[in-house]
Amino acid sequence: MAGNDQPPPPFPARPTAPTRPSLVLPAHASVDSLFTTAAGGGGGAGGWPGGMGLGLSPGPMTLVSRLFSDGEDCKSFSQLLSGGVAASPTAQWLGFSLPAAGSASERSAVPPGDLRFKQTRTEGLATTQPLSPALFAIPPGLSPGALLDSPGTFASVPFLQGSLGMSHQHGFIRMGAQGSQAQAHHVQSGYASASSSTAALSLGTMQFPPFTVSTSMMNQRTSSLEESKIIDTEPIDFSRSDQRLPVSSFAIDKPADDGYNWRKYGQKQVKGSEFPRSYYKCTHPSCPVKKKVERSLDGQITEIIYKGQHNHQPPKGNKRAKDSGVAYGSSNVEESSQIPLDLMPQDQDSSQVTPAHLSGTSDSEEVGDAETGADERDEDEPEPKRQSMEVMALDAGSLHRTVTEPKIIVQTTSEVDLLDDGYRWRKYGQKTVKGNPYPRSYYKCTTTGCNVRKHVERASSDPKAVITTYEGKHNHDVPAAKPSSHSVANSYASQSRLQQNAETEKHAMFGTNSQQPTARLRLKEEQIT
DNA sequence: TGATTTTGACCAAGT
DNA sequence: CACTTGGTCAAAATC
Repeated sequence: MAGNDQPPPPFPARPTAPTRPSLVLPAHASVDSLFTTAAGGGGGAGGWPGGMGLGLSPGPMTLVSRLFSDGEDCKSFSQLLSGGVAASPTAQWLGFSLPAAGSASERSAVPPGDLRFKQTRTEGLATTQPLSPALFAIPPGLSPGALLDSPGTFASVPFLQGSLGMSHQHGFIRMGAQGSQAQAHHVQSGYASASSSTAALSLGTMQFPPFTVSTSMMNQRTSSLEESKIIDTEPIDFSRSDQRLPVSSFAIDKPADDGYNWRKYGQKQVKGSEFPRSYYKCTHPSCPVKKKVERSLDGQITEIIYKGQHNHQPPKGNKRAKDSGVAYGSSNVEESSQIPLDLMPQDQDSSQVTPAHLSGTSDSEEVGDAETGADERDEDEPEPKRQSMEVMALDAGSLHRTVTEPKIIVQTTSEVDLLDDGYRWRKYGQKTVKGNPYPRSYYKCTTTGCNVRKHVERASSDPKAVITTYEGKHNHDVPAAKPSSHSVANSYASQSRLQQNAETEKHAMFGTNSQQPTARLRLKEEQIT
């Protein structure tokens, strides 16, 4: 409504409102000072617990960008991939151990396929810079199994394609806080933060698709993983006090420059965020790609959400890109000369990018139908406004928004089973969506003060396939566990706990549960009957 | 002068 | 059904 369309205030309009935790990392703050291993941490705060009482949540993006901007750690991904920084704080912070090329012992410590994540606690951080929790996500609805099987078609992220052979199936990316910083700082290394994160998170022998990078998603995505392939995570020793986190004070005044040209077509103050959200369209004729960018008051990008996929090649000789020096033409990365940060699939239907379309699984179409009905639309038909955007990427990282990135989960179990995720739900609505004969049910968490919701629907073509979309994070512990040996229930309980971890981060909420301090994402075979 | 940004208004989904 | 809210439009302003 027009009433909301106020230009962004010069200063925070809601000084007392809960906001994203902001923090400033002291220059070269040691990793040790920033994190303590959550292992054994009293209260069992897992996930991305914020600083003790500080509500800090430096997301991977934030720290990745900082880490990679550091003089010492500012290494190209070529270097990183070569193992040169395998043991660097960057790699460690990212939560996995990279087998160092030259160290057999280190390699052995990280068996192939063992992508380890580390969830750590931040503490001792001063807060001034707004950060949004970073997100580390596999595209919704994307079966990890399928991901692993996907052919390496990471055409738009050459360095990943070339080096990692990853597939690129998803059509959106969320850049965590201060992607701009990272970009600005990656003039030399040649990667925007998103790319960096994507790449970094792809390291190891396991192949991952490009995933969005944003802290809370790292937790939330776990559930999806658990249903298919789960990454086992183990704590990484951050006791090394000499590990330092670089700090970048960069802020650029442009949205993440990704090689394409964008035209801003709107800006809005979004409720729940102190930062205005800008809307951009790709200026290429008939290109459907849009992106939303949120900036902090100091101009730093706190969130970028891409929508759609480019149906064209990035403009060559993109002056803006060159001028910005961001992520393009890196001298360090040979592949990046053109478009290192094209995060859009190049050869898929460009009209829509939804998790279903991105999943690349046999279920994807069904999910897509159920979720968006995209198949019914003509390519030129206007896309559903809100739905696809929600599906694409919701703000898991926003600390004061209840809506988080959704989970698209396909299960061949009953809805009742799906509901048994450890939490208690009240059904508050049901609706039949176009293209799906089965209704989509809406549930709210019954815990007072908890705004988490989830939507459950069945795939149109397979009633046994249930799509569950979670919104929000539980701000409470899992209710008294109901005795259940159901693996699905366990899986969801685990998911919920992980979600809660994200919540923990948000509210400096350590100790709300007794879960393990480190996330356990264990890859296992997806079993969809 | 054309391209881009700004910004109030409008629309539609969700509740 | 009214209200809220996010997304988009489009005229005006600016570059």
